[in-house]
Amino acid sequence: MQERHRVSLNAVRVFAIVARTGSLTAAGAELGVTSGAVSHQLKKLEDELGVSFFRRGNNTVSLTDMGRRFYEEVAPAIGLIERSADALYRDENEISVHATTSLALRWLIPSLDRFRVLCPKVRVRVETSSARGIPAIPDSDVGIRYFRTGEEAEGWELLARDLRRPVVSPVLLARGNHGREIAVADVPALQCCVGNWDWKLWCETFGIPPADLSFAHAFDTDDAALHACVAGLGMVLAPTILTARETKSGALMILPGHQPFETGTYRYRRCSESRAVRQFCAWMDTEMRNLE
Amino acid sequence: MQERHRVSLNAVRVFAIVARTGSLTAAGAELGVTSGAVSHQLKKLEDELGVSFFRRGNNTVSLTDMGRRFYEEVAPAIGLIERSADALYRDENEISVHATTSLALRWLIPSLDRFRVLCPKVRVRVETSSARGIPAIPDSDVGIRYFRTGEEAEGWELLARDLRRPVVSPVLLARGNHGREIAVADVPALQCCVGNWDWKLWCETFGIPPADLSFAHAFDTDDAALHACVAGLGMVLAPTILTARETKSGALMILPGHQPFETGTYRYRRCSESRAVRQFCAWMDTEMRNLE
DNA sequence: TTTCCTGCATAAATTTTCCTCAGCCTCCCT
DNA sequence: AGGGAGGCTGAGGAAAATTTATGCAGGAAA
Repeated sequence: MQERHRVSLNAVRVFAIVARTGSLTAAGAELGVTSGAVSHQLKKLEDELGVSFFRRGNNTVSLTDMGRRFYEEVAPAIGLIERSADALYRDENEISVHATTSLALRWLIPSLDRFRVLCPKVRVRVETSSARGIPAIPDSDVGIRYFRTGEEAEGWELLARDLRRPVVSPVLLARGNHGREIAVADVPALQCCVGNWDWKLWCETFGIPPADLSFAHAFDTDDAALHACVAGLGMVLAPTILTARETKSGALMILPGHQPFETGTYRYRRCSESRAVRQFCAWMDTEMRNLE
Repeated sequence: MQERHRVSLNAVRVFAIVARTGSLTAAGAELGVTSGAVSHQLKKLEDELGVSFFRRGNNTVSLTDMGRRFYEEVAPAIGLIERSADALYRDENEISVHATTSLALRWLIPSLDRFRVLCPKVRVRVETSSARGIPAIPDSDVGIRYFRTGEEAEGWELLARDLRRPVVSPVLLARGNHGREIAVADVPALQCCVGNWDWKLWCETFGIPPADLSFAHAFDTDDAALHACVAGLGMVLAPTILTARETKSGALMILPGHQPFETGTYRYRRCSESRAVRQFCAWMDTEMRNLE
């Protein structure tokens, strides 16, 4: 192979943009550099090749025949490479995460900014679905869902244990509390899952007669129930992980004298093995470790 | 158009070469840089894109699936751009010059190194033909030929006037000179063109009877005739421009008492308007000016 | 096994390249 | 005529590429 003259492909790209836009200034804007930089790049390319791609009017440039020919030859190639690299980048740095609505709204989304700081390149698309137990998560790179205690969780990594305790609005707590320990019977219980499964398990665990509970409204997501709870409609058996903000700010109080108990786990599954997915899962793990 | 991540196309080229050769060292050699430079470029590209193109063994690299895919996508595009630029460069910086054998051998080729110094990028291909009066010079960027005085020279630029005078080997000059002025009749005349046109014109111009001349051998080019002349076979009516070296070194002497006279002109014609051609013609002009 | 050699990765230093800035010019449009 | 827009250019500083030096691991040779 002969000694060949290797032009700067970056300069060729600059040329292509100038050729397309017909202006150094516009090309500079597109590239995020000044027109002077473009002028220099172009001049260097022309000098190296020993050709003139542009006819220089005094404050305008226009393609010469040679320039047009070269542009028509190289522009598709440049475009192909850029699209190719771009697709690669997106595939690798854009992940979709599927999570239940409540977890997404109350934990994932509020935490996501810390992930962005950690991995600024990775863009996360959050997909929510309110249905708890969707077995197959379609075309998501990461799925997060809730598992009741004892439920089969083959292939799912532990994200966090779900510890629940009754929470209630401070207003309601103050109203019901007349110098004595408040009783669960004094506060309407809000349902947030089908069949009232969580309250039943709670009664069972702590030996409380289910009849003591007075059920008020029902909601299809924890998030909705918690909104109702904040509004003073009653108490919710709330996962600690979903109420960090409210208990911290005092918008919700833990019903005194009640220990958290484990009703299940949040678990995630990788459906792809890209680096971004690994980073995201690792980040979730550290987030959870920091919560403990 | 969205904010897009512009990878360095030069880095992509480096990647492509590494992918093709399968070795950083080999790629470095091909690019004329060290393997360290290649390693850096590659790493930067992978980091920017957030992907791994190569599996790193400890002293070996091999393409990952993603790397192979990317290579197959971009390699043709890279190749296209390089070939395109290369062709452009050659078209623009490689010129072919057609000249008669004698002028090429005795003036153009000896002078060409000065042109190389002036325009190192331009490569000149010299094409010679012994036939004097070829009307059309096929696919040459510059044609140079001789025009007899009075010959139609439309479209041909003047390169140099052709001044001729009889020259002879000093050996022959010394042999014939016995204390008196040497006469043209004493030296055999060598013919170097069809019909002995030059000697006839010379006789006519200076009023010398053609019968005084004793013709010896004949040659089809000035160059051959001059070789014979140097060898002492006789005198040649030689263009000054073709005998600079010999008269300077003393290998040939001008026959005493004879003035140069103009028999025609050397002229050139541009058959293409590339920059290299302009540079070459300008250089020829200055060369000729310097000779005067 | 031990030793050497080759190939790659990495950090620091250096060279090269690139970009910006400021000044200047010309055209074009009020 | 004046001012804005667009482009050119040179200087100087910022950023990127390259080299150099070193380390490390695998394979070949002793």
